[in-house]
Amino acid sequence: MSATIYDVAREAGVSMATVSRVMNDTAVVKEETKKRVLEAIAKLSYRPNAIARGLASKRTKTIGVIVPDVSAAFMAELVRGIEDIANMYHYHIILCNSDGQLDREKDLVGTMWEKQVDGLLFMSPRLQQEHIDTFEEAQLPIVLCRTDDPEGRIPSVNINNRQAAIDVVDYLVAKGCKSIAFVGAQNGLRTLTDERRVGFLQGIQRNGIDSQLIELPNETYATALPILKNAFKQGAPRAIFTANDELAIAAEHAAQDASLRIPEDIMIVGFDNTKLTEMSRPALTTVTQSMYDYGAVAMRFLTKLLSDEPISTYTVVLPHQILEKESTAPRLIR
Amino acid sequence: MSATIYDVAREAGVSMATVSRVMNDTAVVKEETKKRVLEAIAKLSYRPNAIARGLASKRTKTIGVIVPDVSAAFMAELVRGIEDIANMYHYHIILCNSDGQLDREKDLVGTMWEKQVDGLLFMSPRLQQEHIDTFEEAQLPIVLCRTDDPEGRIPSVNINNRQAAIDVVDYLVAKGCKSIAFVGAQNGLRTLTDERRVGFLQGIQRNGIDSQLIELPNETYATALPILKNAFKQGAPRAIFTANDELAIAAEHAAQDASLRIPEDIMIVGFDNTKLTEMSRPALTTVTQSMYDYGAVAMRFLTKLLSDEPISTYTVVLPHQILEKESTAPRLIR
DNA sequence: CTGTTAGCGCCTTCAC
DNA sequence: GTGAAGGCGCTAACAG
Repeated sequence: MSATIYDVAREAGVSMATVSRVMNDTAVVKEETKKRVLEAIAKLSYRPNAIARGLASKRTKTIGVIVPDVSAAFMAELVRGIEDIANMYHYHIILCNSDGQLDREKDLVGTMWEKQVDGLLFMSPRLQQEHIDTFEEAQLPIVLCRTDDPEGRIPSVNINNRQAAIDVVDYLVAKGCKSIAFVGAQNGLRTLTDERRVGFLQGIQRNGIDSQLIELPNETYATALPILKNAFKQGAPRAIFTANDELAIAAEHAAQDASLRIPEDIMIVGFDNTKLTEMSRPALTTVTQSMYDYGAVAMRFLTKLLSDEPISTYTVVLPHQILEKESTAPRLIR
Repeated sequence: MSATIYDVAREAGVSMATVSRVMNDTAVVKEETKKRVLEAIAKLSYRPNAIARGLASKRTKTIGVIVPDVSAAFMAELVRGIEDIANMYHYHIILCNSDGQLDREKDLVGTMWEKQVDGLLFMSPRLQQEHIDTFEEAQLPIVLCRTDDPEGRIPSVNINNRQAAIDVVDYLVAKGCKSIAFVGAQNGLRTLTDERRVGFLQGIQRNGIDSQLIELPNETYATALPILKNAFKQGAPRAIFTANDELAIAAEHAAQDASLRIPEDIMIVGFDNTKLTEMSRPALTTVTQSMYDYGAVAMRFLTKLLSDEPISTYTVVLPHQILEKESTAPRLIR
């Protein structure tokens, strides 16, 4: 068993209260006794027990992070952003995967409450009323990240997915595309993809060009590839806009299999700006800022909430932009 | 403020000890009183405070996971494997990134101790004596994952990287390759890459063929690409074996830029079997089982340690295998 | 089967 | 500036 605050107090010849004070810098302690305490701490290599501290202070310095699936490339980057900022503010994160299942998400919020996390960072493909109810019940500071509450009841950091999709259409039209297909999963729920699809359709309508919707059962590379290959057999559109980068890579491969040149015959635009966009051939034009920044901003937002720093808005809308790479631009000389 | 165990006890007309008993199923309680307690719990929507429980029981049901960087694709998959199994055994994970820096790693072990984690899953590119010392000091059940302790002092789950590399050389030789290059970072420390390099060299020697070592300052796609392109200018080997999948993709692209056909002109073999291998063109031949399984096995191992289940060996060596895909085999018809 | 009683290790008023 | 004392919410003997 290791040293407790009492051991340190005895060693330093002071009371435990004083030890607590120097540990937490919570009141002025005479320089000399402070020194004695510090020496005792070092001598016993004392480490405060965070659990006991949590019980007494009701603050655990840990925040819960609920994501659908870390193993998705962009989620991992996002989590890294969260962790870096958390670390900067001396928080730790408990990471949970929900697979986007409502039951599990609700359960996790409860479990995180049990663990007495100081706050919650929540990501989900779609937010339903039940989520909101669960959040309210939990009475925890919560920030949604890359997850939209249309009513703006919950603090969130997000980009304007609809507008971003419109911008992509405009961008492709400016590039001379007269027909554009949108690729994403259709599941009847309000998802990020739906937001993007809506924007896409708005953009199409505004520009008065041809469009096509390619619906997927899910948004993975493996699922998308055969479906896209098949779609291209009956004539490919001039451009493809996918709901995320992974799908865009599937589109690239499907196009290549159909002997279509990128970007000469078909342009491709992804979404999320993950590392994948740099590791694909041709490099992928994509939308928005890095997932890392996304997570970082969300975590910073939460720390503000937790320390009662003034907040200007509870619905942070991150700027988005289109990063032009090879899949829509003349090939660079290699 | 939410309900405590006292509130439930009062509501059910029993003592808090009984409530605790039904919560933890730690002793037989009469069916009827149990029912009353359960009703009280439901009525007050009582949730036990895990922190208080942790303080009293000295077990927090959380384990610390220290990784170099979750945002690396394979690490994310590995972490997912860990989390799934952790969840299965009702553990939660605190995830920390160390960037492979010794100081930070040591510090994190200490902080995890403060948080009273029940155990630690530790990943690092290289293990030094200082790590061992830190672990011993912490007195925590620890399992190394994808990290080797050559002396076998710390429980670990790993593959035989050296043998795997030998197997790759044999495999490529059987394919008719007379010259093979190894690509990886050289940093003077004992790393996974070094293990693989050693195996590579042994294989080369045994087969008596030509070899080349291409040393990188780090193991990222962006770093590798230009270096490999340059290397290929002065004549490419018949095969490339890289320390990980990401580098293998760089090799593919470098080869393609040099107008080399894969696998006709040059074969490429990666390492780790990440999702990337399926998302590359040509699909990448790679070594070992999935990172997900890796994490899952390691976590399961830790749960055994934590529950004193019998353990046959403290050094779990996972079987490895070569998964042949397009980068070393005739192209499949698409 | 159930209740009583100590703590777990620390924070936090209060007095001094 | 420092000490004493009372919790935080729960588990775990120990009685009954």
